[in-house]
Amino acid sequence: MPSRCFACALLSVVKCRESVKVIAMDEKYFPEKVEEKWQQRWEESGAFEVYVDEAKPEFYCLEMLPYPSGFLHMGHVRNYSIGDAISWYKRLRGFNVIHPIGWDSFGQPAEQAAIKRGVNPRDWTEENIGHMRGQMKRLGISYDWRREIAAHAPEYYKWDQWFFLKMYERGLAYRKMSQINWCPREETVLSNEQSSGGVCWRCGTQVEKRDLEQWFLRTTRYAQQLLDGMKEIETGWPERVLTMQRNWIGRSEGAYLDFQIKGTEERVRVFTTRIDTIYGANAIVMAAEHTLLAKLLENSQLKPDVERFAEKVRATRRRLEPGEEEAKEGINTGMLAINPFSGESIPVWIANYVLMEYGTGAVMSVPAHDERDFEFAQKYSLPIRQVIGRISHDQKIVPTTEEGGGDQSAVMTQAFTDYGALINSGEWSGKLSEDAKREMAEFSEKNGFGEAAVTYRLRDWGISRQRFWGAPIPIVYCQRCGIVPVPEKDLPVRLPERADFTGVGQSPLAGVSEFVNTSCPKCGELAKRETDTMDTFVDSSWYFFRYCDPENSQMPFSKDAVAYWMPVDQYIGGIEHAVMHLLYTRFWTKMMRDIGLIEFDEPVKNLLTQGMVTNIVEGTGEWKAMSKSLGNGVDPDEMIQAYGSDAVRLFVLFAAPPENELRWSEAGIEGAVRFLRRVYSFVWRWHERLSDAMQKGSEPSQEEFSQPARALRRKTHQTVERITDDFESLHFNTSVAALMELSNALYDFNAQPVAASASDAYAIREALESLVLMLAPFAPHVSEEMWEALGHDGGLIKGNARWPKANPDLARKEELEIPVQVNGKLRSRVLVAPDISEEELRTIALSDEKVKSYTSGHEIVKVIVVPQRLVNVVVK
RNA sequence: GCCGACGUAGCCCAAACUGAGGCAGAGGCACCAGUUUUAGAAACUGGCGAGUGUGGGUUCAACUCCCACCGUCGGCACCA
Repeated sequence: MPSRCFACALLSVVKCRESVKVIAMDEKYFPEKVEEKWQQRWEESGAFEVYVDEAKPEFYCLEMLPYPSGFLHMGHVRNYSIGDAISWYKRLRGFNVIHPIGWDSFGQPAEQAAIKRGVNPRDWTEENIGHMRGQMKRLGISYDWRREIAAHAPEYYKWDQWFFLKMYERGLAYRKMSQINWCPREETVLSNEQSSGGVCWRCGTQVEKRDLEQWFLRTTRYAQQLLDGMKEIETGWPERVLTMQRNWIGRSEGAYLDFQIKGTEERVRVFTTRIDTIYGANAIVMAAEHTLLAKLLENSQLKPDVERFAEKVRATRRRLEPGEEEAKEGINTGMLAINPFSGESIPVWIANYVLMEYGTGAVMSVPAHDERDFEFAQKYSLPIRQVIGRISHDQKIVPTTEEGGGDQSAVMTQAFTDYGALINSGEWSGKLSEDAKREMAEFSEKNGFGEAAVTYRLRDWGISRQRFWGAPIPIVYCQRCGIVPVPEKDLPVRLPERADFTGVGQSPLAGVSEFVNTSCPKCGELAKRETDTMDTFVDSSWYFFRYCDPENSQMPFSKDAVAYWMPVDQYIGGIEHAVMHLLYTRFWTKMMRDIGLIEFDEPVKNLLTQGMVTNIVEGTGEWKAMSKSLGNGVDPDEMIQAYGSDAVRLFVLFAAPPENELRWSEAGIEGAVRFLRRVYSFVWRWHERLSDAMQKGSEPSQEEFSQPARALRRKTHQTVERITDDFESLHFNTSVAALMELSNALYDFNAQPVAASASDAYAIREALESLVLMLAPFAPHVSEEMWEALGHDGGLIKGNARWPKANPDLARKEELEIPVQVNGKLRSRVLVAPDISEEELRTIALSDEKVKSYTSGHEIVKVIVVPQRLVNVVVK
């Protein structure tokens, strides 16, 4: 389309004098000026504001929302540069792209600032947001700013509370006294996910166990669905994230079995994944915290000893270093349990290696086939009976006497944990483990002493936090009515303006009497509010749904808006959220589906986990993640000021594949600027001639192009193919390399703007416009500037610029260089037409002089011809 | 200890490790030389480089497949 001058409607923007300012382009590249100009243009034209439009395909590009700490760091810059590149690419491909941003603005640093410096958390937070928003705008990220949200806004956290009530109604939110993970440094509770490995996810402090009354969300109800749902996202998520989630959920198939305690009516239930080994059970081992213990010991003479031991175990467990393993210790309770399969009586022990939190808190000990039980049996000289035999030769050989059901403890040196065939197992002997597991579970169920069972490692999500700066849990405690949910119409339960931030003990809200004291929504009597607030991971579990409809005051979001935009097509963030945030948000999605808000199961189709940005630590030579304490941080603002946002972003995308660590290098940025400058000055040299050539719309015929012009066109179309592929697989670094190649090809093309033939100018314009368009996702400001200089009005977005299309015919090589090997060693190359037949290629290769010099005097045994690829001559 | 990922020029990274074995180099940084400059920087021009962590095997042919080992990183860690 030739463009017309706005002022005089002359077809050529170059010839019209009024329009000279439209295409005004500085001779030199001044990033600051270009970036300011286009940021302003974008804002004025609403370039990135999008609406539901059923006629257009939508694309949801999402970056993990930042915590407003006050300053962007390079990790943010990397995150947003990736997201912006994808957004621009999809827009140029004709998609209706939603690209929003917001703030994870509840959380403890704001409260820490309040404790330390007496500032109001809200003021602190909002000031930080203001500063960081400015930084993002200077980066020129293409957000639809009208959709910005902040977790600490009552209009937002109202809906956290609303969801809580919906879950409470459905029994998905509940309160219980439980042993929780307590971070002594932050003085608050942590969820299981947040205390993984026994340390606080944020400060690394070793967590303690405490008994506290807490609110939980029943994530375990969705354990199986969270597992099953992975099939749907398998292709779009990194394998290791799925593996981590799978491990975390920890599904385990096995069976429950009840062991009668001799002389009582009590039964102890165990969970086992190896019911096939039950004939080898030599004891029942219970956790020290087991609830049946007290009752069973009532009449036992050993009661004081056993209780003393149990208390000791509980005490040491509490102060155990993370990752540290205690030596196995146990005590015989003197009681006997009856093996429901064999009828045999076996002792009941208490031991420190059995955990109350997993399974049933009791296990059957089978030392011959379980390493832990083996170790335990060795220590206490318990008998060891082998009941599984080796069935294949690659299974490890464990020395045994291989006969009878006798004690093997003198012979076996380790447990045999593989599956095999049952031996010494009564009527079950001879069966394979796999079959026995199924059949024995069925048998136990039929006879009323057990059943097949599945357990999960996943625990319910504890969301109570003893904190001020979070969404209040909308619950009231009434003397008369008990736990009463706040009615929906009274939401939000607002945080008070101020509170005393002592930094110790209970939530600061407990000290704000006008907050705590309220009336019961049911009976109207005086009542007290819940003073804990919600884990901030609640806010981030559904924020990207809210972006679709951020102003809605009736509902968290409209079903229609979400149905159009969601699920997220591309999510980009750090690997550190692989389990916590990404598991919670999947849970939340399934919950929202079940309350009828949405109709899909998985919130995120494709996930990209970006690598860290590292910098050398002065004096050590080590590359570490940028941080204040190490003094190796780099301020994005300084970089933008020195090199421009475009160069910073280009470098960040070019320096490494997105999943890899990115090593910061100032020299690398300089390289990026140099490249932009090269492209820019090329456009400068040619823009008058090329925007003039716009009048000549039609493509010259193939014969009109010179040989070099055809080569340039080939390069152009090949590059378009490559970069389009790279984008689909998110290989930004190789895209940039390809752009540099194309730019080099342009420089190598020998033509002068004034003297160039029409066909040469056409080839150059094609190459240059493609280059500029494909550069836009990496360096949008300067690309806009160059696009305009090449004679296009309205900007890339509002002017409806489209990603270039590759013509495969033009991209195809006219000649192929085929390597010829002799005995696998490269000896020559021959030039042939791409469509050459196998037979011809073979003949040409064999008659090649260099090849001949290696084959003469030898017998040709074989000639391998790989069409389009190579020829290998095998000689003797 | 268990599970997973990864090892290519001085460095970051390519080459279909993706369902398929087929010329190890696209690009950048650094380095060297030249042009320009009072000098430096910048810019431009031209150069420099590894046989793919190690050792075996399969094959006409292995970065690619198989086996063993070494190293780095990450996750889990008494989960029955």
